[in-house]
Amino acid sequence: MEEWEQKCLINELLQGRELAMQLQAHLNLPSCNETRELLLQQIQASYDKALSLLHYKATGTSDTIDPPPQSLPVRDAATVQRKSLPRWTHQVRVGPGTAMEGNLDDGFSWRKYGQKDILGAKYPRGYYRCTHRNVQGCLATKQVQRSDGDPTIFDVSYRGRHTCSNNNQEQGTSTIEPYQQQQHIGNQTCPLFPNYLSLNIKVENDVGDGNYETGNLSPTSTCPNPTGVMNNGSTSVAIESEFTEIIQAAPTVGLEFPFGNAGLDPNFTFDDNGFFS
DNA sequence: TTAATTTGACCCTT
DNA sequence: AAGGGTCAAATTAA
Repeated sequence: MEEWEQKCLINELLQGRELAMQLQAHLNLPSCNETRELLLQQIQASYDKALSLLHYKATGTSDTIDPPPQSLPVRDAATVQRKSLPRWTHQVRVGPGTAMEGNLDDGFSWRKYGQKDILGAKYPRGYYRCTHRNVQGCLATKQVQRSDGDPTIFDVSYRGRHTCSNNNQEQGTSTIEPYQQQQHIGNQTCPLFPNYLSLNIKVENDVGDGNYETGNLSPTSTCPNPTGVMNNGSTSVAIESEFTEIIQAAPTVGLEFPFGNAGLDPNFTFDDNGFFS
């Protein structure tokens, strides 16, 4: 069992390393912000998994995984878990005539599970979750809502990171392979949101009561709202992370560190080096 | 037949 | 109590 964990750990680290290299490659391509962000997400997910493995080893007493502290009712546990997921929002503008939500393909496979009319909003909000939720326990969800001001703009709000392997094409190995392949197709810039005219990501730190059980992990509140520097004139980014409890649910899911954990590196800022540009 | 979407009801949070 | 988010049965698509 120990050996298995170690393999997992190494695997995650290797994957993180490979993803970092991919990211480096993408830094030289001026076109695709979204790919980079996704790579970043994947890197963070790898670190998160690796860390959770270590955390488990560090805190778990010799015999078993810490049992859930007190058997929360299923519903409560789900709620708590939901709360702990990081959240960030994109504003997506699509080309005229192509403005269908279905075109907002970000490389993941989503399954719609609800739609709701929102008070004061002209258009309903669509609720999507990862197709692999049941199979792989992937908790990523997103909400898509068309802006009532400008119907070509969609607010896409993501919650939770993908823990699935996202192998849409049944060809596992590298989880980001599909993106790379698409990238080479023509000069259509961003493969993830081909219809983009602009992309707008918001970052907030909705830290609420701010009781970080993660101790010295500081949220990236120091991150100045990176208004700026995206190539085609768009804008402000807002990633909202919710630091709440850390859940030890399924071991495979493990800790979900919020997006803002990039703040672990004191030298890292979102607006530095035109990170998103 | 299976998978995805639709949609009203229900639950949770504010 | 109101509004937002999720569930799940019914419906539609592949």
